Amino acid sequence: MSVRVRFAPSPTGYLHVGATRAALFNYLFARQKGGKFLLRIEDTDLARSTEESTRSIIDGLTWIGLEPDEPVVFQSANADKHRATAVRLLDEGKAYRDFTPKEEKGDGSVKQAIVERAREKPARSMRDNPYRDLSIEESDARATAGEPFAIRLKVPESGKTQFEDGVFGHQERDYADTEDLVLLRSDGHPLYNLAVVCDDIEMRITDVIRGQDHLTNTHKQILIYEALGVAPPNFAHLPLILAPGGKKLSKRIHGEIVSLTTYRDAGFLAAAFRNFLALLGWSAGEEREIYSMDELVEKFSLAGVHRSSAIFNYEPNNPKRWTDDKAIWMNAEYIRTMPLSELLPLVKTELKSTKLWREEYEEDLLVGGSADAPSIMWRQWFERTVDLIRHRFFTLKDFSQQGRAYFSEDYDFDPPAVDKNLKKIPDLKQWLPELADRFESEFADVGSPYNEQNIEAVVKTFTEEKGTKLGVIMNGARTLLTGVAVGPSMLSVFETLGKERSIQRLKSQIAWS
RNA sequence: GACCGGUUCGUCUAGGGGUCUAGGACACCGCCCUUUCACGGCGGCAACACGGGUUCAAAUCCCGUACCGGUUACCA
Repeated sequence: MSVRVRFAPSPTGYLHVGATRAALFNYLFARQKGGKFLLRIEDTDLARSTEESTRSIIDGLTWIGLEPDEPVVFQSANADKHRATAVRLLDEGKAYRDFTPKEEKGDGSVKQAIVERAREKPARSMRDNPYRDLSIEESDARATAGEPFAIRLKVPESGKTQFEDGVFGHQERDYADTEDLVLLRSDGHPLYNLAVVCDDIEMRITDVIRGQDHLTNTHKQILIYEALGVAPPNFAHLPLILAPGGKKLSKRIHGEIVSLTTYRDAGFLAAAFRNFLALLGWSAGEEREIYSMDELVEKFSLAGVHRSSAIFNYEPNNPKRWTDDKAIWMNAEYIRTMPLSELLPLVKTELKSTKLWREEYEEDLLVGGSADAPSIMWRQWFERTVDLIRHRFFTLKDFSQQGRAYFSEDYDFDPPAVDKNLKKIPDLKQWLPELADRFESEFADVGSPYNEQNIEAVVKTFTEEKGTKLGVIMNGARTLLTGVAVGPSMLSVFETLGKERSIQRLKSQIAWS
């Protein structure tokens, strides 16, 4: 039987990074086994499900490269089948009608009420429901009379559910620890565990890989499989991802740091974030960090998945560490080492979205046009510039922020950089425009091309004349020309910016104002 | 409370009885390179939760304790 797995999120918010990792592991498992990866939207809780969430989930999966192999299944579309299944179990005596009136609770107190009930002493038996053994005649009569009821699974008195978990190993749970779970609400609405089992059967799912928070649900679902007389699929549970405090990383408490779209919007590369996520709670057992999607598919195994939860480390109020250090490093590593040809389109998208993109960057048009300009095509210039500046960047956003001065005349100056490299040395206010004049005279004819070697000679001479250090001039120039204190070799910057732009910016007094 | 699970450097992790004076990565610190730098190179700091066993030998196996997490809904 060929492998079929599914990712089954509920559309009650954006795509969670933990859920994304579960989707990734399902995908890797399926690909490795030559199986299918499916997506099912669990929208049975109509009140909380939104179309916007569904779209956001699908967008997120698409971005990170986990597209399903078959059309998306919406659980709500199968509600009639779920109901029919519940009724069938009722008819077969494997479920019963519970006429206990539904308790109405405010949303906030639900969790608390559960805990309070659970603490009752002595503990209530899971089988003490008075309707569990109601005669069929009376049950039918009350139902016919219009009395509302929920349908509960009639969990056997003694025995235990057990299964071999792909990650956690052998698992068992005594029936006594599992309540007669509700299959169908009194309003006729099918509940999660029933819906999941029905759909997994219908979709012919062979392996269920999901979060550890479903471990107890698995025992309940096995009970449903048994009642239905269907062999359950294989199960594997993934450890949860925790926040720095040690609590489950949740949308409600931790905010947008858990949303996949946050990373896309912050300039993360899908490949890098995927790589990072794969290594959170899984290891191939080798000393290596960088894996392409193909390599992940090849190396993945459930045996390599941890049994302990990993902490997703970040500092909410520290801009430098707004998300996990390793994720940021991974992204930077991809940016500076990936093939330039793969990076260029991503930079193009970033520049387009910030109105910095120029069509010339893809054209074989001469830069400049005057005789003294270096003969270089725009396309070449763009590629070289990206290649030059990528090495100190962390995200794609840096191309439009730190690197803005390379693509626009309208860029900001980093105040600390201005203070340190310009204002601290007042002479620079005269020196830099003088250097511009020097550039104009030294590079006036074709005999002395404006290139790194010649620029270095001119700047050195100039520095000696002024009796200052090379670093003073270079750092000042860098701040004035790029707005920031860090970047590639200043000689490269001069050359990349070109003679005209360099001169113009050296003369500018704007940074001092 | 009950049931289930977990516990190796700050974080992600390697490790299935001897090759562990515990390896790698991120972060941090230092040095080098350099005109600067968040690139690069070299180096450093830093961990087997605790207590009992078993064994010639335990981070690795067993038991207990502590701590942490998950679940315990007519939510998913």
